[in-house]
Amino acid sequence: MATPESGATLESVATVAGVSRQTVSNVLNAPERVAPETRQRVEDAIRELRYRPNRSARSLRTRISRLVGYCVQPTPAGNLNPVLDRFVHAVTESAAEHGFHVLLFTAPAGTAGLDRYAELLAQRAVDGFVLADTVVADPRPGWLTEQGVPFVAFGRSWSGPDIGRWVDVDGAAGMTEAVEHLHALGHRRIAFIGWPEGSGVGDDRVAGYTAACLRLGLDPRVVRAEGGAETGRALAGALLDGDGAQEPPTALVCVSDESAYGALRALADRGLRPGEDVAVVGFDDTPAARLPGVDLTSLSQPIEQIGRESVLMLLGLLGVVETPPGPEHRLLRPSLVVRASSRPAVPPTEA
Amino acid sequence: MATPESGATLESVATVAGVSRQTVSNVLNAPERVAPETRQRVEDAIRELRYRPNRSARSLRTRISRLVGYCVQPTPAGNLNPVLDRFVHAVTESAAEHGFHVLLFTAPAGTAGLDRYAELLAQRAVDGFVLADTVVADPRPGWLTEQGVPFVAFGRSWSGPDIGRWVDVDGAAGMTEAVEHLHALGHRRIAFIGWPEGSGVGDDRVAGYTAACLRLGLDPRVVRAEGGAETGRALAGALLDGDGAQEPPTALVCVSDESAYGALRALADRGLRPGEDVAVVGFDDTPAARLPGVDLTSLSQPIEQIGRESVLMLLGLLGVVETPPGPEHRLLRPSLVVRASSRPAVPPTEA
DNA sequence: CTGAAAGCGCTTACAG
DNA sequence: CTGAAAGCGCTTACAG
Repeated sequence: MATPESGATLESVATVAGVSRQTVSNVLNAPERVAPETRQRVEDAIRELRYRPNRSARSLRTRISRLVGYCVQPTPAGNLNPVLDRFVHAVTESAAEHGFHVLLFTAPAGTAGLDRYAELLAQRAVDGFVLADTVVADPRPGWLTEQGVPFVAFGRSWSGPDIGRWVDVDGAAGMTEAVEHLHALGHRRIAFIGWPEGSGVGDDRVAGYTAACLRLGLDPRVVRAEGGAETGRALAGALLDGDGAQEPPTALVCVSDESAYGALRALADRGLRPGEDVAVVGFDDTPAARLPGVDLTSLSQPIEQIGRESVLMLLGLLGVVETPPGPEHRLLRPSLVVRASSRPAVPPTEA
Repeated sequence: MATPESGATLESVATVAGVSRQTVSNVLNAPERVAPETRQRVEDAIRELRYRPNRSARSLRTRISRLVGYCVQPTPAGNLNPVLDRFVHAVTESAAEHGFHVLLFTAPAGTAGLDRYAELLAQRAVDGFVLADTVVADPRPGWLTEQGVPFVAFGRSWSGPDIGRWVDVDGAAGMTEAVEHLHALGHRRIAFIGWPEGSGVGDDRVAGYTAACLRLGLDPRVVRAEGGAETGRALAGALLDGDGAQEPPTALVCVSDESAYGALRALADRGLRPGEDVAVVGFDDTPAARLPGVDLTSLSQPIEQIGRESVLMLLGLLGVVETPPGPEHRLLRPSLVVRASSRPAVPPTEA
């Protein structure tokens, strides 16, 4: 029995099957060229020897590595949103369906990191990249396009021209759904706890909130500060305490779960019950949202789908799969996971 | 200017430098064999052409892929402990310091997944593996050892003979530290909320707790049930309500943060204040532990260090780095992160 | 349909 | 110290 290390080659398979190396190669790469009985003999030999083509030899010859580059960023300590674990898994699994694997590397953020991408390309180590952790004014899409390198980004270009292919979450649509959900429960004073202007993601989410409010005839009310749970707590606290001019909101839509956890804390500080006295909705559906005593309603991103679609787009670019005749972008809707923080309905405070 | 795609080769570098291909190769792999001025000329040419050796060609020749295999498991939905994000980053970064990259793949759990490992080996796609998500009776260490494949596991073998190299967290030491911390705060009735017997990790942690109690003259009191926050809530609730025979504990040490979040909820259910009325300690230092209103004391695993040490051990096995003359195992201590859930001290309830 | 030839880009003994 | 030769394992035209 051949062990994985036994090192069957095209040559040894050919000998066993009584054909030439090329015929074995043809069975692998162009089976229709080989007569059925010959093919059968070769396939038997392959099975018997547990033969697998040497990846390096194949890559050297075809100039295709069947490797997709993915840059892992250091997870910030205390990051609540372990989205990339799931994303990377989905990417890896989808890639495997087409004989591709994922090559991980690290790189500094910004322009300084481009060298690492260049090095992998110079080494012909990868055929293309899946980009994550995209930021406003990310230099990578432009640079990769310049170099003619296939890539797909998780996250659209938020500034400048819209370069390259991407898959992203429709944050605006998610926030619209959150507002509609709260409106249906009877809420009429729904405030938004957001980030400062200028973050693409945050601006997108607040836009969805505002649009929904206007469509439903509600007054949008947006407060902003740099993210963080303590910030959310402070912003929510100020809203709940009121400022004399405006009545406090009965529902808080938060740009992230992180802010929402702060908002929940602000409720607790004041003896208010989430869902009963004031509704709270977050974004990301982080793991802590489902904990007993938290039970936060939140928008869940379709991460697995984003991973799959990213790979499909990239393999289309590489000519490995039929490119679907679709657009260069895919915007996927998050889904609202309703938990106790927005139940039961608060009785409408205004007729 | 050479673009990454321009495809400088050993040949083109040799032409520019006016030497033969072999000399260029020597500059790269055995610079001491080349005369200084020749070397300089070659290095200039390399820089000018932005030359990088083709990885496939090099691998084909040397039979070393400079790739480490890592299997990504699907993250269970709602998993609170995004440890692998950090682990993978540390592994990738450490590997890069020695010219290695990480190749990601997926595989079913258990014996069924061994095929994927075998396939990568047959393809000569990787030189070895870093194993994570190790479980009791994991078939991988034994199988890889049989095949003579280099690997290092994050997590020791909990059953059967202790096979291969591993790096792990000293859960027992962590729990001992937790008990000592609580004892120093004045607690004398410290209970442990654990998992059912038979999980290596859980047994290790409870052992550390028990040992510390006995050493400090405290009565160990262990309750167990399948993990989960709701379970922790129920177990903690029963302890806090007392059973007539024993006074309720003043501190709860939990086998995981997940259980601890449930315990915190049990406190809240009874109007008890964490840290003031009853202390709670978890394990994993999950991101939610630092949220306002949670503030859970917990044991933090030195994940980055585990990743680095795993890579170093593996590269030692591969002969890439000097193998430190140490043992085949490394047991690293977690560190206690003290937060409000174990502060301020509860006055000792018994003299 | 099948097989002999060339070559992908590198490294490793081995002569000179 | 430097260079000519062989070969890693594959695929791709191209003859037969």
